[in-house]
Amino acid sequence: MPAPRKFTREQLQAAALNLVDTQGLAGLTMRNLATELGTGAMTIYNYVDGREGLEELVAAAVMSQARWTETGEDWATQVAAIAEGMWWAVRAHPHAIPLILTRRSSDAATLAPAEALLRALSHSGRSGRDLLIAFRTVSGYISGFAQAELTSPLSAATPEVVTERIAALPADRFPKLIEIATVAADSDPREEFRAGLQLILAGLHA
Amino acid sequence: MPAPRKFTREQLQAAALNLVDTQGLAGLTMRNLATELGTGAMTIYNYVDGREGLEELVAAAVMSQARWTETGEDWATQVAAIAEGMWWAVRAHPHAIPLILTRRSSDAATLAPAEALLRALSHSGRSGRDLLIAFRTVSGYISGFAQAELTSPLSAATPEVVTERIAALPADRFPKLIEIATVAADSDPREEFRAGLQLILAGLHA
DNA sequence: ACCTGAACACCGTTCAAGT
DNA sequence: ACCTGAACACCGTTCAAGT
Repeated sequence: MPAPRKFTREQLQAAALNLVDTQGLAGLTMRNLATELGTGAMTIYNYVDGREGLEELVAAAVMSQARWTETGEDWATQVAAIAEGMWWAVRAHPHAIPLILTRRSSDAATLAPAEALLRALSHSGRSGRDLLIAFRTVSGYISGFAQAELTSPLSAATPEVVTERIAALPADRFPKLIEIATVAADSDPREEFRAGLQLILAGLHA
Repeated sequence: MPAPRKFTREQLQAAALNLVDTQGLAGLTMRNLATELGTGAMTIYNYVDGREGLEELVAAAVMSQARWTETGEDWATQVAAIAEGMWWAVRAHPHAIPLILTRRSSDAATLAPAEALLRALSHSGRSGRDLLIAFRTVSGYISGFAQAELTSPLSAATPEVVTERIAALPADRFPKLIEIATVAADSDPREEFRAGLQLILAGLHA
């Protein structure tokens, strides 16, 4: 993909992400994006490597928006800050989550949060294999949590649907599932995210 | 979806999963599945609620294959057994992972592993909100790890591609990423999965 | 009640022609 | 070097007609 002229990569990212946010994943189409930008569909191919490249573009657009503050405190606090920043960015674009879970681009803006997370984790004294494991655990938790919030059996567009779906389950076979479903119905996702992360950080301290 | 006659749901699941395993996600098509079964495309609609229902069918097929043994030991050992069983099932069908991450059906066979995991976790003495958080953390870890193995910046079809992609990064901006990439190149995924899970279990013990 | 072919409104992408 | 329309080979799905 050579450097093109009619649009910038940022323009493409913004238009594509806007398409996903407003019309859902089904709205992300070569033709749709092209007309949004006022060109023919084939023009997009000058900026992006086919459909897959288009999806990577959106995923990168989301991840590059992750923000956090350098706390200067202990490594665990810093890890929590970065993790929450990444999660928050993902959460702001729910329709894009399947792309973020599935495609992963390797441009600098996308990798920056990962590197920051690694650096913070390395201040726990880990390196090599231990650092890799710690990293996989935390970043797995971030995307896993985002995905769970979106598509777990406990989540849906409306709480009514959840209650209804859970009520349809045979109560004798799924008692625990029903128990936590009622708890999940009115819980604060941010509090939950933090609490789960603290669990992992406690494990990292041990 | 009323009960149909020409095929069973299991036949549909097997054929659809086989399609995904052999041809990848792009091979999962109404028309493809139909000709595989020797019918017209429209017949599939008697068994499944559109394209989305077809994807749920595949996700359910994978998750229902999770197996584990009742250890009878402490709750942490049991949690680890179930978690590893779920991860192993997912891992056996790499092409289906995007569907598992994205679609979630609520039939009994799919929910059984989740309920088992909840029961094991409840033996740590947790219930209500604490149980919910523990569950989200562990199941987030499972799918997050599976996804990371498939699509992280550190993974690719061949190790050469990873090394090449990492080598393309500016070494001064991403030192830690480069460090763990070389470690990840020759590591045993199963050992890694277990080690990360132990991290979480340690946190659950605290 | 289930099955199914034809037809419709879309896709991504190749190709060839433009500047 | 970048742009772009026409054309091709696909999709999912509606509809109407079958049994």
